Amino acid sequence: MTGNTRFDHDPAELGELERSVLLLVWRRGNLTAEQVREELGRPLKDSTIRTVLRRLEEKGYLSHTVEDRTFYYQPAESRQRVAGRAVKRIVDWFCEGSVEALLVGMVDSKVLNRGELRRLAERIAVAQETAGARKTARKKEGKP
Amino acid sequence: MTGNTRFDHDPAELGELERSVLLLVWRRGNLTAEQVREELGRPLKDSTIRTVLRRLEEKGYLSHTVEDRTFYYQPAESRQRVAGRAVKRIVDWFCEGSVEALLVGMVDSKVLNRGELRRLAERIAVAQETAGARKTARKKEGKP
DNA sequence: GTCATAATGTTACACACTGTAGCACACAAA
DNA sequence: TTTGTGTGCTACAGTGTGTAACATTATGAC
Repeated sequence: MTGNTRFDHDPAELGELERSVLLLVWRRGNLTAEQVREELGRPLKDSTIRTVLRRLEEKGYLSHTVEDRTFYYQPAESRQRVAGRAVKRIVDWFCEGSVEALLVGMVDSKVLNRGELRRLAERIAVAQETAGARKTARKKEGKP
Repeated sequence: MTGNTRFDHDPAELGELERSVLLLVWRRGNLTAEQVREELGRPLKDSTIRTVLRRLEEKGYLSHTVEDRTFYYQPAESRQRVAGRAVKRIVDWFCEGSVEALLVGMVDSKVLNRGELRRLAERIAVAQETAGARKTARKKEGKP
């Protein structure tokens, strides 16, 4: 089966601290709880950080490896994939599945202005090539 | 000032029932609590519906007018605008503000396939014209 | 072998939000 | 003045997040 069903948490429902931690791991990758705590720059106990990391792993956003009894956390999915899923939900809920309607809405609510929209249209082709290239590359090295 | 700051709730954080009710009002517009209750087709007390409607109004999604002591609820913002803002959050949180990155992510996470992406690129121009036309039309009849 | 140290495991609790609803109150019609 | 029909107010259980204390285990020094 291909249906990667194990993951169906909505990233928009993450708490603020969870989001911060997740972003940090996405940015730096392979962090210990202690490192996360330091980098976060907030006065939190390490047990707090560890709880958050564990919950993020339970929800499927992170995974960890163990080295010398120490947990190293890595992202389980790319930021962009997660974002893509999050947007899909929004499109399904609020735009009846139409991505175009969404883009119109983004212009409407000033998320995008018309100029950006046009540039976006021009660059989509490029993004496409890039995505295609990456996919091909991954295939070549046998890493799905 | 232009900054419509009164509204900063994240629509992705709405509960399921809230979402259903909001969608209903978006679809039908100008509904009473009782009408919502009927259309919803779920065995809920009217006080439940009224609570949800009130909360949606507090959050800024709905407004109401009174006619003969009866509340009629209307959307306070279009579906698409709300969706647009929701997506903006996601882009800010997970894509560091890059809508392009988001689109790549959407292809990556299979929200869009490449074909759709290309068609989308083609149609963005159209959406643009349409949005422009609508904006112009609204201006002409003095309705911002 | 015991002790200190550094990890993780387990459990808890307050707070906020959502689903759900009961009950009191007001006003219009009969 | 009674009876609907609507709204106003309040409540409560369940769940999720932020936050943390305390227990347990493994490792290396002595």
